[in-house]
Amino acid sequence: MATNLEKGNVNLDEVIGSPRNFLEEIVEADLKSQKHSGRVLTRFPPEPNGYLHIGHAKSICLNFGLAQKYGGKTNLRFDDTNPTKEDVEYVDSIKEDVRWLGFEWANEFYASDYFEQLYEWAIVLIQKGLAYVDDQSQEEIRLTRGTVNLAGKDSPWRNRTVEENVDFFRRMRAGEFKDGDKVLRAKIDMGHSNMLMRDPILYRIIHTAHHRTGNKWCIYPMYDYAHGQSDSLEQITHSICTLEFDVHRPLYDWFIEKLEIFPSHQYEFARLNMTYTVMSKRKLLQLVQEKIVLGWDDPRMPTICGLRRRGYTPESIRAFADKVGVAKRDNVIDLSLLDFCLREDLNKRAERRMAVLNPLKVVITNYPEGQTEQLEAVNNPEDETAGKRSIPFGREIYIETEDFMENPPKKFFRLAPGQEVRLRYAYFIRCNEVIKDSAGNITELRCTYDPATKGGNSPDGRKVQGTIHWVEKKNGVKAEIRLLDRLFSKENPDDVPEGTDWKEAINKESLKVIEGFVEPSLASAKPLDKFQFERMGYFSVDYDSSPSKLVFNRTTTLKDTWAKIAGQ
RNA sequence: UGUCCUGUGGUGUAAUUGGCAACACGUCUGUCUCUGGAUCAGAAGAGUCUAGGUUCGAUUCCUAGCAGGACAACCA
Repeated sequence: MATNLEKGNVNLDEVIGSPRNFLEEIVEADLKSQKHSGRVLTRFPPEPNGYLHIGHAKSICLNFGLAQKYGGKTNLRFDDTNPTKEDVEYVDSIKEDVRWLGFEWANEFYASDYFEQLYEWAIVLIQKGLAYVDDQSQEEIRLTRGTVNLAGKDSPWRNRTVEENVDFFRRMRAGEFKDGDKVLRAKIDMGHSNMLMRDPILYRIIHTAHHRTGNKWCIYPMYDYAHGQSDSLEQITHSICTLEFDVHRPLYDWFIEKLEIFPSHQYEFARLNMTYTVMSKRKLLQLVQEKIVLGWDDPRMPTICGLRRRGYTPESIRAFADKVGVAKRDNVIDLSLLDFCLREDLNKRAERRMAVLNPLKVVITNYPEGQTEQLEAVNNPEDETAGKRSIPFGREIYIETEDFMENPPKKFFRLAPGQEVRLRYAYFIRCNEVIKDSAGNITELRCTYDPATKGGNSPDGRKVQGTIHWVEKKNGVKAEIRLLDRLFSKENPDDVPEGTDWKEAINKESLKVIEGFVEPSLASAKPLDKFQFERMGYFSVDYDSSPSKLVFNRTTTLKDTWAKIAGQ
């Protein structure tokens, strides 16, 4: 069944045939039936009232990805119908985040671009007897709407004449009334089983300047009235949104039918949820406002800018969006899947460096005093083209405190009294003496090295099980290291005991700031540069970092089999 | 006491539309290794919400239940 369709650089014959989810199925069916002459146009419609988070990333990847796959395009449209909540600050951050994720929109639109058209269509509805101006107060409207089990009551103003409605609506626009004095409502059915069809409000009066239209308008359309018509104006073929808008679809279709305009169609998918994470804008805002986190881009936030600062790559987030799939059932994704995607990406791309986070001084007693030498290290064993670098070695070095145990359990392959270990890219050393302070804390280790093992291999073929990382003391660079962990200690932060709220689940250990030493090649690292600190994890340079004070964020740890064994 | 959506391993998504449940993450073995990482090899884990029914055969169809979610802002 060749379709012989070609769109952009996409050969549809090759693409059609293996839909990966129900939306792709729908698109393919529409393509085959030539529903929109084979055209695919999606849109990503954020409200500029907050920062984008990983849940939006799923939607972005879905909307842009779907269009890309089938040779279509995607518009970015800001749903800016409520001037009391929206701001250009958010517009800019949203554009930055979408671009960072790797997508470019065909058109940048605003619902406010359509205010005039929307107004005219409202007049059309009034003239058709399908909308009326209601003088009831907000309270009265709420009370007469009924409940899910109880029909609402008709407004006393429901049967005004067309002329009267047109006149009042014009005067609403002209600014003759105060906020809340009047609204424009659709005339549908106050007894409808779907609450949204009970004469929904189309326009309300808000005497507030809009970030784009200024003071031109004092009436603003509601979401339901603006969104579908905006889709229609742009001739969106597939309007994809989350499940909670499912109940809005009858209204979406009602406007299109009554106005006889381009029939965009809405499809709903299940929004993303993740373990140990809250995703609602309200809660994220609360975290910021109550200074529980440092800001929207706090590296512990699930915001795009937070993930970016933490060190996640766009590639890893796209891979994640791809792996979580698209369906209609509620879901909670393991945070470990995001980490997997990150590691998979960075393992191939991030250069390796050595950094000691929790330093323990080691003196190599048989190494000549005052001498240093340069050793060669591989930048990335997964990628030969990453090349090599040299690192200084000397008589005094730091190793990780956890890499030494005075009384090691069996299977501890690291350093211990009398035990030999390999210093990565350097030498074998053996521990001879443990120095302690008066309190009994280990302050220093005295070791000897075997000069014949330079580079890490022994000419006599003797094996050492363990390899540990290190930083030479004199040339090592001090660095602040921020150990980030999940923001919540409960899988489901909302699942807390009666009488307490989700903030009880906040992980008080989610940020630990320590000072460590990194190898000198890191001194020139720039914000957002990413590295694997060998055996410790992936780290990214923070915005706060400067040549005089390096700051790294731990994006995620490496898998740690030993920690698992030791923990048992 | 309503309407709509959804129920498949621990998690998420599949199953050529009726052909005897697959993939990924996670978990557990083992291999290899100058990262206890990566790699490689393998294993366990669901009989598809329940009960009936149709059929040679049901995750797919029918009926009745049950469970979870959404909806009662002049928010989006």
